[in-house]
Amino acid sequence: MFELLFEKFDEKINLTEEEKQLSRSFFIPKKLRKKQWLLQEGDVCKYVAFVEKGLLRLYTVTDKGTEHITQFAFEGWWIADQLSFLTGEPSAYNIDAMEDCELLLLTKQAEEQMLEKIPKLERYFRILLQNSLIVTQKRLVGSLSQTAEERYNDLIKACPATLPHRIPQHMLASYLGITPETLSRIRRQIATKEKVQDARHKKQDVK
Amino acid sequence: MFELLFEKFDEKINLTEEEKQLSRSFFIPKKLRKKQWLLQEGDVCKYVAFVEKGLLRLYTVTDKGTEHITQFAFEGWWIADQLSFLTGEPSAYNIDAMEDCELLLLTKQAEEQMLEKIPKLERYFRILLQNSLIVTQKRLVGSLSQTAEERYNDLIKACPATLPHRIPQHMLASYLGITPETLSRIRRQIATKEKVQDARHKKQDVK
DNA sequence: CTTGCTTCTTGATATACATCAACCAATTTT
DNA sequence: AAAATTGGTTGATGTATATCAAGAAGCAAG
Repeated sequence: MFELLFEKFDEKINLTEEEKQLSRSFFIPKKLRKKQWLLQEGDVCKYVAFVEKGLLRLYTVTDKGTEHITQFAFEGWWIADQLSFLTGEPSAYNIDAMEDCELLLLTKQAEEQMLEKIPKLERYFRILLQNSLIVTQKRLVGSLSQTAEERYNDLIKACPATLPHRIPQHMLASYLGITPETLSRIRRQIATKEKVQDARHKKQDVK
Repeated sequence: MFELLFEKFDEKINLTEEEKQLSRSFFIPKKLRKKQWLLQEGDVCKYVAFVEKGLLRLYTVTDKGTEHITQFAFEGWWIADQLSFLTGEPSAYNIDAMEDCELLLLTKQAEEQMLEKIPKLERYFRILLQNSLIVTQKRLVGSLSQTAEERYNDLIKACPATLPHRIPQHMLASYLGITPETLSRIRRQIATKEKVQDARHKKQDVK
């Protein structure tokens, strides 16, 4: 159950075998079925979750009922509403499972105790947050300066294999900040462009 | 010169007087005149900067020449292109001074040495990144789900006093991801709305 | 088999915002 | 004092994307 977690630790920091074993005790293993919630809007975010298996999403729902996905979390990623987790205030976000999941949960208290016992982990979490910030800033700039088509292209370029199979298009649209209809039209446009290019290739082959 | 920095440290962690004095040695004091660059696109981001005095902006420039401001940094804030600083790759961002500034710079090496000597600072930087992430995520959700007017209102609500005086409108527009023209129109709309409300109040007063 | 979901597509229309162009007022530069 | 620069406003028009509405294809369930 902890293989992936320790693998991820090893990528960033050097823990002794004892420290790894010690860290186990702070986590709560939890299975989540598809569509079940880890966090619902209005509740306090009690856990940060490490994803051993499965896929989750972090999202808000506007007054009009449209969903906006802030983050996906695949195997090896962490997910939480940092603000609510940090402050103890009710969350404005929801987290639910897009597939059956196996998670390792950490309460605020457990996190603090763990960081006290294993200070090296401060570094691990700092690096993690640094990476999240970099990615989020990039997305922010993208959403302010790029067209929907550019953002879509960047996204599928970044995650070539995983995305299409595991994430339905309307959720991709929600992540990109566009409607499913717009995404559909973008895909059609791209497809027809490619057809034109294919046609050109064939012509050249004939020559 | 280090008063504000130590004040900020004290808000998050408990350093001894010796640790504080030790930390001084890792920083490079630097003054920057208005419009001077701390980082230019294409260069590697060699420093994270703590702002003792003044105001800076982190921004990108698109192919067409339009600027997109990712972050402002007032007194007491930190600023850097995290990605370039972390990886050593050339940066896609620019940082320049909007006012005359007094900064405390930290190179990658100095940062690492400082964190090694004063591990408590890992915690400080972790908390800092956590807060940055929270803010950036909120802005991302906003840019995906809110209208320009809503975002503008939220912004001036959040920073009532400081913003209007120190940040010219076209830079606010750039931060909000809209053109100066659009921001101008939004402001006019809000102003006329308020006039209507004032008129109502007067009517009621008369009654 | 039928009924009902879910996912995706397509068309017609509406709207928020960008773009282009002109202009003004206040500062700064020369 | 004139000229240039900076910051902001306004109008006409264009465009990316949303919204509303309808329907098709695949899959699950009674």
